[in-house]
Amino acid sequence: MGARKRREPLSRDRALAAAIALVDAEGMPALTMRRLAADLGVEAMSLYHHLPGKEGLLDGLVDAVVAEIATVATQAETAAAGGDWRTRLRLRFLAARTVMLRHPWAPALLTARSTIPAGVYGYYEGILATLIDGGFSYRIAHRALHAFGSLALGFAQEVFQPGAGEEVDAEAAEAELAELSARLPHLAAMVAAELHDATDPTLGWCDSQTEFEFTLDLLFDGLEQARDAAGPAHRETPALPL
Amino acid sequence: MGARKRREPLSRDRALAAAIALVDAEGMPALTMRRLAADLGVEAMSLYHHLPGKEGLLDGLVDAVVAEIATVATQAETAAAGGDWRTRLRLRFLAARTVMLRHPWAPALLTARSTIPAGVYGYYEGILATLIDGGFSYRIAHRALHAFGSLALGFAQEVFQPGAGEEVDAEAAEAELAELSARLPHLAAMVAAELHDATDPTLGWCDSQTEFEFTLDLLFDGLEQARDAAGPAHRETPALPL
DNA sequence: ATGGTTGCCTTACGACGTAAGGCTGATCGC
DNA sequence: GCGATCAGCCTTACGTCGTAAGGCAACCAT
Repeated sequence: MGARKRREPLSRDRALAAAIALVDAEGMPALTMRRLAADLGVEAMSLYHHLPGKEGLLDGLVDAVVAEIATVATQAETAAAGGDWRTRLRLRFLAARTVMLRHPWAPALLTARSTIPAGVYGYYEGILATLIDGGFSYRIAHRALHAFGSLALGFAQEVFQPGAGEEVDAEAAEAELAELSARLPHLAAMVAAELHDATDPTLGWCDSQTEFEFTLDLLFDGLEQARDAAGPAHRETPALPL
Repeated sequence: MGARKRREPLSRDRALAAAIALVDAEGMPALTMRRLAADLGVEAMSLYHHLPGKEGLLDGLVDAVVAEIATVATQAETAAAGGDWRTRLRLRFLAARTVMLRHPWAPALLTARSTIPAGVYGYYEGILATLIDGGFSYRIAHRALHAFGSLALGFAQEVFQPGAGEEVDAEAAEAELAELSARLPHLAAMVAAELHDATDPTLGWCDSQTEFEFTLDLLFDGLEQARDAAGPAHRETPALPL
């Protein structure tokens, strides 16, 4: 094919792409400078000619994920241009969520970073535009952004997910449940009630997708009330550029 | 005083307390086995006689924080026993928040842990009890727990807080704002609008306490609707032990 | 050819978590 | 009183991490 004399010269983008591939495949702890370099057929120190250290590498990962979210989200929203603000935001957030499901390491990384990734400003701008277009004041829109929290980035309480650990021992589980119902009666009752009419028990009794959407609707309903209570700024006039 | 012949024998609790003090004072990265041992007047390897490694140490920190939250939260709630579910939960969550403000490292640590700390079960039991007492079905209560998310543990989007970095250069900030309003008009407008009538501009224009409570009320309002829409299970009968 | 520039490698250092085993002083049976 | 037992602490050492400093070899325009 192409007469590539030596090997590809190893750019920042190539390094970042390899890093994402590595982390997707083997998880965050596998990402070390030496390992990443090895995957690129290169020595560790060579990475420092293209990346400002490991922290910079992680920043790059975050930026990449945020960019992916921004892209997917605007695609999703433009697909429903002209719709009301709820469905437009809903599509945005669900799109963001698909990105996070593709990169399970992303939420933890996002929340761990102390500096705010540059890309989120642009992303939030889009959300804000939708809210303003939906008749929200800047004040309420501002609070809405805070209320959405990590939902806007596509994750909410992936925190404390069981991980790939520990098999289920039916016998032990039953004994544990009995002990549970004595010490924590409401929790046990809830588990029992939810287990009883779970449509898909194989998925575990917490369907995070359902929870995600439930929270979404909860916030949307509350916001709609807040908007209407605060005096109408301007009604749903579908006449804004973006 | 007491005739303590040699030094205190260094227990798990003493180690954990020292670790919390260390992290409170100097932040998470300062917590290394060697440093913690030094603070205790001991050699690093001695810690392994009382702690199952660093991961175990972090688990201990998490458990301690959760325990502190559970204690403070139940205190807060019993202070308002007999009140309606909203104010009781509100007090719980605000109490949890004070704990998190005392330990700024806690949210990041909590969300980073992959296994769910044992103590939260008991804590969630209390929340659930309040919800059931408030007339919620187990189904809605379950979803409510998910909806609260990290709010129940006292944090919501402390994520991306600026940290102690970078001074504010007034001149550069103005230029940046101008560039901002061109590229991100809605965001700039929001910042301008919120800055304009900020009651306490010194705190930065995002008052996280206000945002926290706003989100709380948003969820409460939405949940109340959801409860009443789902058919009344049993009305606010203030007659439950806890 | 040649001198500079670019891109990668080699070597090395300090900090980390922790495995393996040695020393010491308190406790207890006799 | 005294030697055995043993928990509690220390010493040493290994492998892995991020990365600072400098060397070498291939490329380019001249």
